[in-house]
Amino acid sequence: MYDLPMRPFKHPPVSEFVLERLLYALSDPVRLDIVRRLAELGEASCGELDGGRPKSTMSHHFRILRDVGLVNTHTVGTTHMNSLRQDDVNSRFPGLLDAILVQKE
Amino acid sequence: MYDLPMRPFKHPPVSEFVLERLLYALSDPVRLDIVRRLAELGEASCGELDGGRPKSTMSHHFRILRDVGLVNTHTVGTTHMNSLRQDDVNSRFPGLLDAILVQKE
DNA sequence: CCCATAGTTCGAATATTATCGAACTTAAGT
DNA sequence: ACTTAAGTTCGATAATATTCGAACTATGGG
Repeated sequence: MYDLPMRPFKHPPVSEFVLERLLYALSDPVRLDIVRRLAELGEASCGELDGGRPKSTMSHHFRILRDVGLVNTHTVGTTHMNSLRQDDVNSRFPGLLDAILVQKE
Repeated sequence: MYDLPMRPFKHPPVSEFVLERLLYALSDPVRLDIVRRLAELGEASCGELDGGRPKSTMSHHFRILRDVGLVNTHTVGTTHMNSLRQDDVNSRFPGLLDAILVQKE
């Protein structure tokens, strides 16, 4: 009935995670880098993780990471805080993220 | 100096494996299916794994799997026998293949 | 030698994707 | 209100990929 105030982002439930789409999302260097740095930092805004890339480009990659279930985004003031959905991914694909994140580079 | 007799396939050494490319190769449903069935069967010819798809399509996917280091192909008569380079992949990316292959589907 | 079999290679059509500028939206600050 | 900051959305372009038919390349058999 009612929309909650400002819900720009839809995050899929774990039951809708699709392995192929996760793998695809992680196969892009920019996105893999985002995931790695989120794993280090715990959370970060979009702007903190652009490597000088345009906002529109980053927004695109964050959307893909959200859509496949890898990243959670919540709004804090005017910034979007992103974090890895590590527990969710682990529960659905045990060991997958760990196997990827142990790689230094 | 000399070419070995008939070496159509080049398989990359483990040191040249690239995580992003592995993930990309595995993100295609056709290729992921090939990898899963090779894991079950141990080895299989190209023809055994086409699901009615044209040979040229399958050849394309096998080439990608070979190029990234996931699959080894050796010629036996007129057929090409394929197998997973599981030990090689495990040595470079421990746990990755397991995390993917435990998924039923 | 001819022929069938198993794949590869080539070429072209189609579809997806990545990238980025420009315009827009929302939230804060002054 | 005006302005800035942080992202998103839209649109276009360029690069990549997938698919598949057709022609080609062995290899093995009769």
